[in-house]
Amino acid sequence: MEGKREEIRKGPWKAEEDEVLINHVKKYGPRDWSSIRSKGLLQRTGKSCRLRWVNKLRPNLKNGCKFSQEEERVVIELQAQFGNKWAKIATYLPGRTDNDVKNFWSSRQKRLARILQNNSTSSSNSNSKSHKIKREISAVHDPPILEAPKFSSSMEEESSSRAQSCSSSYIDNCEKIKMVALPDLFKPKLFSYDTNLAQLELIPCEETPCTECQIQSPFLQNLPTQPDLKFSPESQELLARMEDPYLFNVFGLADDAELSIEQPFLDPVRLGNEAQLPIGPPYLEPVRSRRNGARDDDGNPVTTDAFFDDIPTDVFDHIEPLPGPSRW
DNA sequence: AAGAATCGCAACCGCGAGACA
DNA sequence: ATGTCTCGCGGTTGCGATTCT
Repeated sequence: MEGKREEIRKGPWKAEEDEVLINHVKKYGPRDWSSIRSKGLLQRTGKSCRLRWVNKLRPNLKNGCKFSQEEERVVIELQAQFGNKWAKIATYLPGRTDNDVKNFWSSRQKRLARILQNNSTSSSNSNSKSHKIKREISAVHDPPILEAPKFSSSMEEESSSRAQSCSSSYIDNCEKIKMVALPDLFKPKLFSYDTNLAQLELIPCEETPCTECQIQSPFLQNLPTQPDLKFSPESQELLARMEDPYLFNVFGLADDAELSIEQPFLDPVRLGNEAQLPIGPPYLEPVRSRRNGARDDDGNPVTTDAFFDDIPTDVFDHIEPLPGPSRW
């Protein structure tokens, strides 16, 4: 008996392994992953090879580059639309993998959860923690100019410079992108895009993402209205928290002239120099109120107040950290 | 300066779907 | 019809880097 099977390697990939994998893909294309091991090229499972290719070695990936403002918006929009279909969402983000999107989303969830959790505790035992939160929020409120690379669609160029990620050839081509302030994510601006994705001519970027469809995509520029945009329970929960003035106290925004607590969401949303979109309470209403009719269980019109009236006010002081989106 | 907390990312795991013998 | 294999996806974990106290 052989007894001793070839051991399967796990863990971080070496440059030599990458090279072997790239050569295999060049020869046979991104398939037959299991044959890589059966041919003795690598001691990796086909699964592992595929993952490595998809997440790190594939052409035109934006390895090591933060999500741009537009990418963030797209993810948020599409997540609301599709749920945790990361692979699907990733097809709308050139250079991003499902893993990227997944990681981005979970980081964001954790961050929001922590902010909310800190808010509920710090509203009573104030300052030491809220200092940190304030800093955190101000950091995202005055976002740095991040550098995002332009990408060539040339596979050869890409594969030769890949291992350097954003560090050399990519970074050389970086263009500056102004990041949006995170509090914008809380404001209805985020939802004002009113995306009816079903009506959009979205062209998923498959294996070979095009730079053109990244920022310039009609989806990003001119999003039509979507009367049926739904909020996930967590989004609604988060929006509900927006009613809590302590939230903005904690964020250090309560006295911000631009962010009036009295009417934090009633002001028209400003989109750069573009026309202002009238964003009002409808965008904060629960899903049921936004579906034609918007009636409550008794057949009465539902208003935002009516919705929140159903909920004991102190409920928001004990909100658990946001659960994983898997429940949606 | 050091330890703690948090972040960001890479990789693995389990499951389901589809292809194929 | 059924079992096996492969692939793809979503969830989770581990760990180094960074930031905070």
